[in-house]
Amino acid sequence: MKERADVPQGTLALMVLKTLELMGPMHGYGVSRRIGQISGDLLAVNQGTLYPVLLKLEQEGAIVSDWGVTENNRRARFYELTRVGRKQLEVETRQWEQTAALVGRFFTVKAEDLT
Amino acid sequence: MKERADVPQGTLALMVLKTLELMGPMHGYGVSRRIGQISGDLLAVNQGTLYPVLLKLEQEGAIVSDWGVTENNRRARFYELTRVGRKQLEVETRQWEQTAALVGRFFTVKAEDLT
DNA sequence: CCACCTATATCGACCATCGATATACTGATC
DNA sequence: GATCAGTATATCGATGGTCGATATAGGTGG
Repeated sequence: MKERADVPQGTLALMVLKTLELMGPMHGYGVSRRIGQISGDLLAVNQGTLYPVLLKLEQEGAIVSDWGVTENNRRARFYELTRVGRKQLEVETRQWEQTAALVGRFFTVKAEDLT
Repeated sequence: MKERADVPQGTLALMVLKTLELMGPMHGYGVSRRIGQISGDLLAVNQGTLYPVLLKLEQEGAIVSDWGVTENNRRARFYELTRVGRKQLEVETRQWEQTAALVGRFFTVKAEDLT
């Protein structure tokens, strides 16, 4: 029973958008499985987090949804990236990279570099 | 008037611990300036965030503090890493690296890699 | 003496995420 | 044909980290 970590703060919307970009239109449950899979089963998305995020992204206009039927013949809501969503994905990607670079700087900086 | 970004969620404790490791014992105000400096003046630490974090770290035993006088002859509380704090720094560093690797995977993965 | 910088501190608010809980339908197993 | 596991959506209260505003006080330089 391996324990899977929580999603790091502030990265879930980014991962959802990226997953939709990668895979095309998907339903929420599928997105959460994909995220688990891409992470090498290292993280699990809480359902109580996922659906509010999808709702919020839709309200922002980043994604649109409509009801459909899965390959398993189950009713599900399919989400698709909009042009706004692609733009937002770009922005959030850049922000993440800056954040990562910033934190990384703390690991490489030496005391002598600082006055 | 350049605007500085907020500290990314979940990274402040790590940056505080790392700064104390780098610089040795420091007071809170100094820590916040260092963080700003190391980030290339790209981020600013909110005082209303910093002191609660220091308090929490002290309660966890990661740091200890005592009152002293700065080189400017001002009263200040100096914080120092404990052995527990060094351990915690190691753990949080590893966690951050894993997080960064995980998020990074979303940018390199291709649809064909996924079944 | 006044303005600015240093320095610590608290408070309410906000927002992302968690954990628990509920519902319903499908396919497989006994 | 009953039961169970897996699929799928959804809501709710709680938690935790950070923000923004606010308060206090002492030292330094103009």
